[in-house]
Amino acid sequence: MLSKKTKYAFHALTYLGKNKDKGAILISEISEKHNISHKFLENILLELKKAGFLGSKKGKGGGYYLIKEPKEIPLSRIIRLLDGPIALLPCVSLNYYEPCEECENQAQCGLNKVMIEVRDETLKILEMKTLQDILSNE
Amino acid sequence: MLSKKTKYAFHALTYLGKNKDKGAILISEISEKHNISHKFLENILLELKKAGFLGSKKGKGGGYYLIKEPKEIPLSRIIRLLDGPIALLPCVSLNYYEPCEECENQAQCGLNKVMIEVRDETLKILEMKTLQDILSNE
DNA sequence: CATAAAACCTACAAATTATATAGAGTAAAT
DNA sequence: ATTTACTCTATATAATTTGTAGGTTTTATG
Repeated sequence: MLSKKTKYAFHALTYLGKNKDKGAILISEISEKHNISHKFLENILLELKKAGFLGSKKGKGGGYYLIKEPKEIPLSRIIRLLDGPIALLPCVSLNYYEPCEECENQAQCGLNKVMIEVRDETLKILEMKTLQDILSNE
Repeated sequence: MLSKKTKYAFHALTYLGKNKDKGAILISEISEKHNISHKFLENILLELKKAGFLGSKKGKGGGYYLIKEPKEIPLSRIIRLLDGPIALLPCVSLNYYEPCEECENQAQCGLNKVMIEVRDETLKILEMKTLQDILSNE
């Protein structure tokens, strides 16, 4: 399951996507529309900004806005940013690899091999689906 | 990511699958081979037994053994049993459905719709891959 | 029948992670 | 100068995961 953080990120991105032409949008506006704690959302939007998805403007009339095309934001990138690995095992993660402690020989671990296949299939979907797909469905 | 519980379950099932002809296998044997806490593994094997995957024998000479064919044990069933939902959102889960608190209208939520597609694709893989696939790779 | 072996069961403890909050700092508009 | 709103770091709280304790039941065997 996605963490709330990631789920909120998707809601926020979707909201910003829908209001692309309205300039900077307040954190408060998003947090109210989606019943998300203002402060919590603040952190999330900041992360999205640092990662290059959002721009922001301080002070009166400020807020956040999308700086990438929705179709250039695959679900996989948002999930990885906020939730970490997409793979089901650390020993199979492309971006967050770690060897399994309890595994003596990863090279001959059948679970490892199967989970690589699962990862590849999962990535196919999550890299193909983008924010644009979410927007098109609303 | 899978919890350790689920990962251990897969290791245990694989071990039991490989030793199908040897009768009942001790918890200790599995926990030692895979560096898993004995007591923790005890709980896991018990769950797998209650769910109908394993049989057991008490007392001296006792232990656990597979009572299902490896090809009849899809990854999805083990993951659901020990980790819960496979879907990325509660509002999209087939087995553990819950509405999203922050969502006013699920019917017109684009995230919901996209996640249904992701779920269906994910399930295709996890229902197709079975314990047999893990065993074949060792 | 006594003993030891090993699964069964319930409850709890410790550790980790996720969620949320606090409060001061910085930039911009008016 | 004042207000507004994002920025940053640190901390608090809650939930979940992981692991442990200790006793009970069943079975094999001498």
